[in-house]
Amino acid sequence: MDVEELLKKQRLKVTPQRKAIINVLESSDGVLSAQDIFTEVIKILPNINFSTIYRNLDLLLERGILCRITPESGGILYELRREEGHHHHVICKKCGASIPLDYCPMGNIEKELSRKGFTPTEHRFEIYGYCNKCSKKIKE
Amino acid sequence: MDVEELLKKQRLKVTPQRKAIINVLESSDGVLSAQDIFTEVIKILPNINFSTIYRNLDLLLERGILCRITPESGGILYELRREEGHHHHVICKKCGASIPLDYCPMGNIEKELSRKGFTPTEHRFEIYGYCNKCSKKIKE
DNA sequence: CTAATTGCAAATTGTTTGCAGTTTA
DNA sequence: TAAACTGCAAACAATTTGCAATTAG
Repeated sequence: MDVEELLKKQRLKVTPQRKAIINVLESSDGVLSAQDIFTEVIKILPNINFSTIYRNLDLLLERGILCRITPESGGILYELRREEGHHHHVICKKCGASIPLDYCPMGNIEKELSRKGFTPTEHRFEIYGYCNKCSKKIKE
Repeated sequence: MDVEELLKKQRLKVTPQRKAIINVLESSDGVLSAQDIFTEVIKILPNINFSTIYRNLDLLLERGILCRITPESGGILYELRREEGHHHHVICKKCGASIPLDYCPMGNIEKELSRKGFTPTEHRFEIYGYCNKCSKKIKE
């Protein structure tokens, strides 16, 4: 992916900080916390401040470049939004790997809801567990 | 519901603070934040401290008396667990009303996951939108 | 050049902890 | 009476803000 192009498309300035944040997210195949991102980015840009991380995460989220996961266990995780359009996530609890899922459960339930007078605007469906690699490790 | 009985069943001491917390959750038909709960409980017990709220929410959660929702928008919401067994939630973004849903999307996806070698342990499915009452108000 | 962006320091928010006194069973 | 529980004050972690200096376009 061309990070510079991605930013220019959104009319965001191409700063080293922004590039680093996106690069870190891109080179990870899963979800990362703000702290995880900071820990990685500071290796590239030793002067970066946490506030820059937060400000950019918010901005990139707004622009739809990232998506955000809030697991039941608490905390907030970020990942690069690789899939276009609507999708859900399967997330490994051990390594954080994130697998996109194109199946969406809403179709099955939408009619019943509207019959009850409920107007759905958003929904979430997330699956947590152990990925192929991590399942194997646990068994060993 | 008999709150005292509920607590005794869990071998928890019946304190006025605990009763108040559960009563507040019971009289609400939806999800509440820790702050919401505090605001209500302090009307009944003017000396209660936030730490008592948090400690009890954690405890009641552990015992399965409450359940917890972490919306995409952030924050943590609590509600009395009225339904037995596994279920999902439909939540009104305006009034916080929570409707239990017995439909579970996992059945449709489980096979595909195990074929990919992914071992699911938990999942979540939540729907947000506007309940019957609030949809009507918005249209008016 | 100028509007956007950053680093820094301080503030804020939400939650947790240690402890001594109180209450429940 | 012993263990569980509470209130208080202080600690803590995560996130946000104001501001002056810097930088990308």
